[in-house]
Amino acid sequence: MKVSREQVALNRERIVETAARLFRQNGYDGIGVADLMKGAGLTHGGFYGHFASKEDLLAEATAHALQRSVQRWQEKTASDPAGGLSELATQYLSTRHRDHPENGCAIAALGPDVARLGPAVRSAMTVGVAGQVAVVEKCLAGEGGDAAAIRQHALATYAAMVGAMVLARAVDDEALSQEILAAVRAQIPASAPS
Amino acid sequence: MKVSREQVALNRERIVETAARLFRQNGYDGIGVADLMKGAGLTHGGFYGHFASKEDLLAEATAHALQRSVQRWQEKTASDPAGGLSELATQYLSTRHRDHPENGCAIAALGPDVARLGPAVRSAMTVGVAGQVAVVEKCLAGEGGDAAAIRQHALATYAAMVGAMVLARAVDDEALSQEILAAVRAQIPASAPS
DNA sequence: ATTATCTATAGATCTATAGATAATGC
DNA sequence: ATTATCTATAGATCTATAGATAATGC
Repeated sequence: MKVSREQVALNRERIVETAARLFRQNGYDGIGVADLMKGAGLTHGGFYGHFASKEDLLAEATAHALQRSVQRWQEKTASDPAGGLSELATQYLSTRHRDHPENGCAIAALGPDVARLGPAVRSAMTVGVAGQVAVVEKCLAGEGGDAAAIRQHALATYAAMVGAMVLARAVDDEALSQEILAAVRAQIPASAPS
Repeated sequence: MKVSREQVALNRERIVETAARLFRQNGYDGIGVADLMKGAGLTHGGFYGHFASKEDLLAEATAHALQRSVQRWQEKTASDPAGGLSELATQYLSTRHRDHPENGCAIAALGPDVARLGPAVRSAMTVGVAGQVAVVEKCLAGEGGDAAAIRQHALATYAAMVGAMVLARAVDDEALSQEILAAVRAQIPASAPS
């Protein structure tokens, strides 16, 4: 049942993408290796030819998901930083994002899990977070103030977005959930209505 | 091995308190019923005399932890709302809180887990979040502005605190972690230095 | 011949339950 | 007699590995 060198690379990529989706949906402990492989259309035993461990896969999946996200954020804000940030925040703080963690922000879906795991996973998360913060920082550069104040503002803004998503998902009250998202959206400079 | 009626109540309370600590430390799926009971000094099989299920225990543990937290927040801010908020934020955004999730904020430690669980757990979390937000709202009432603006400010502030803690714990870079905590602390009105 | 994936399984968990035990409280 | 906790276990998971299979790539 050997497959071509090319197919091996495709299979590996599909495992990573499937894992990025299923980990965000179910949490790290909420999905097993067998189901991850089934999701990628492969069998359980083949897993350990691609990855050293389940945690190793989460590190790759986290890096993959965040890298794509940072790239989208960069593209969205490249031409119009201030307007781009507003658009980005509106999308991040939407009920669509809230209701689809499997395609959403990795830190909002897996933050506490990552905090308990090893250096490979945490390092991947750190690179991603730094990347997202850098985009927000660049967008806020036009707001005036010195570099330190801008960076501080960017960090606080990013933290508010992540916290709002964690809260909006955990809370069992649709009105409160939407109120949280809207409150943070209103604090972003020149933020568009949802 | 029957124990007195009084001892039963004490045992139950000890299970809830142990669970509140161990769930925050290890995540919902990261600790089993056997170890929770061992932590409370009891055996595995006795669990189901006290609770219908593991999830039922998390609902109680969440309610318990948040109720205590809300009460402490209320006491801390009762006499001096503005100064109390500053003190409260400084404690929340400390490295001590970051490094001890087992005694800390339930939403920062268990948010994504709760989002995936049933109505009993999510309802307990909702009550707790609403309580914390209400305290912040009361503290910000003196800042001026209409009630809607104050509430919006309180929700955004609370979200930033929660997000900062999730980020500070997940990130593998001590400098960045502290920078995130400090950035949010700096945004709280009249915030004291850590 | 090499090797990616397969089937099968070891060994360790997990939640939940059944029935035994022994001390309380009528 | 009642009942809270105990021991023991059912049945279902989990991660990781061993060895078989079969198609690629030399």
